[in-house]
Amino acid sequence: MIRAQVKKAVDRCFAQGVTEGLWSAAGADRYTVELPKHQGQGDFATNVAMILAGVERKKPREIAAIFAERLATFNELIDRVEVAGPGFVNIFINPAQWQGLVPQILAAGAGFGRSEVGGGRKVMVEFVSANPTGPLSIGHGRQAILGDAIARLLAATGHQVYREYYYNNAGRQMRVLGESTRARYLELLGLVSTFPEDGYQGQYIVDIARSLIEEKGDSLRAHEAVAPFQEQAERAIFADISATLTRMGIHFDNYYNERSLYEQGHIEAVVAELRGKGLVYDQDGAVWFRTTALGHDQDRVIIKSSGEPTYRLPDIAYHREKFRRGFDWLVDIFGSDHIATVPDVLAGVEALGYDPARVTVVLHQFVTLTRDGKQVKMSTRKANFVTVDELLDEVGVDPVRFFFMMRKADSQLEFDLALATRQSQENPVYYVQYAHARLCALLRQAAERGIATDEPASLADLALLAAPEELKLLQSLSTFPATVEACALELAPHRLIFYLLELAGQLHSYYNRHKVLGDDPALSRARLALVQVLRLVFANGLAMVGLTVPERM
RNA sequence: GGGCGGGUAGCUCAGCUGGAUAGAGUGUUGGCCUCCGAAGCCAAAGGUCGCGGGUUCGAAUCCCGCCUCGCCUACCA
Repeated sequence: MIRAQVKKAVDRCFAQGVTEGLWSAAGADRYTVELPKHQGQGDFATNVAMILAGVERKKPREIAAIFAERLATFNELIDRVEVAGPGFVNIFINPAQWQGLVPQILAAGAGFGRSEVGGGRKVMVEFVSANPTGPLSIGHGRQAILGDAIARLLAATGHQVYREYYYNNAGRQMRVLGESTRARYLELLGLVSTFPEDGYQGQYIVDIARSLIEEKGDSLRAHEAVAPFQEQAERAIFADISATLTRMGIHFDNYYNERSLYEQGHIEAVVAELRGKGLVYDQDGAVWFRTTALGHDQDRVIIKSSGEPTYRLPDIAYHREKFRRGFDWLVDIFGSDHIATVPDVLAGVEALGYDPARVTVVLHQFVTLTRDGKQVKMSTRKANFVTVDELLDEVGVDPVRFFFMMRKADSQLEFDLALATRQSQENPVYYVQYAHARLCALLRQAAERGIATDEPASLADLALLAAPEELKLLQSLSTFPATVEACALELAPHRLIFYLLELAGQLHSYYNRHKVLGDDPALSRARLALVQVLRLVFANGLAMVGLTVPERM
């Protein structure tokens, strides 16, 4: 907010110097206005003098002095300016500017932090997309939380967001699922059965088989086809998955079945179209996608000699459908094990005439789960995985969400179950939520003491908010909208988490040092106005990434 | 062999388009509730930012090489 004004002032001084012939326009857009790290370096600093010195071969401190002198004339905005270090121009903002933010933020209310930078662009966020072969695992959990947070951030910044879950309930994996279920079914009936070598060994299969016995008795004992077993398993597992997602507060606009791509002829159409462009050929009984013509190091099979497509073909067709459905931007959240598909899909999309730059793939690394210091290996096939449900049972929804959002997608995420459960009282999520609850308590207290908090902030003498901690808090609040915007456009929810943690730290520190409801009524009133805007930002920030906003804890 | 992502305090991790003296949590040590919520605060301690070069006023950040860990590299998804 204020930073933009400072940037404008610097730009004006820069342009003025250009017209006066002090320097050329070559340095335009290369300098920045940033927040200095250390105290005493002003509220903002610009490196414009150093950039210009490099371009013009002049002394940076001399140029800095010119800027310092001219910026100082913006005396409504700027209190004073200093030249420091190798040529930084440190800018000290007039406190009234910070104090003036309070009514602005209150006026924006729940809308503070939201923006329209998205310009109404239609964005599809595809995430989870787990085939119904078992309960959601920890890795899916990370993806679900990450995708949901990204979708929420995009929605908050003026994008039209559509959430989609892509799945496939056909194919080999599902057949194995059906066979596994049949084996358990026969087993439970005390009959001879052979469990598939690569079958799904989880207890949930036994439960599904048991439900089948309850519904149909042993009527399926001699059933040849695997279909009834597979269907029963799929139904039960999908119900389980969607229950887990609902539990985490995650909802999809659509579940897209891969099969529909075949039924509607999109698979064949893509092959034909690529073939028409000379990008598809037959060899060894298989159909190949000539990705070498698109700069890749080898061609890829898209239809096996068995006649079955490889995963690449439907993936390409699916992305083409997304474009045809009118989305401007496709965001895919994938686990890093799917990285191999990305170049092929992008190549396919491009070959079909769509701009691959409109596809952004967020690859998240795995979650390494530990329990009592020992690593737990996860595999859906084997029985020893830990499900999202189990995690939710142990830790709770908010901490799970928070932990999964705390790391950037690129990083592997270590989740120590024992630690998370044992120390749930010290979870960082509470640190932030406690800040909000504490602010609410202050407002309740104020009401009890008969101090009105619902009157316009303009009635408070905001100039009394002059303590360094108060000005710093206001400064932090002012960056909230830009932070949200950056998190959304970079698809990086973790940065908002760090922002909230930082702000909570500032608040707790302030709270311990300064009394809000003190003996001076005017001061209390001013501080309560600050409390209100802080509460608003915590509430908006927490809600924006799907965390609950507790008024008491 | 090739591609992608990690390697920053004992541990888990931030560090935005290069910026000034390297950050947080946790753990360790020592303080703070007759006072608005102690799920909190304050202080101390803890570092060759994997290694070596290069680019420049300036590098954890950009480039090259190497080491190391994870994922991928399939006519599995």
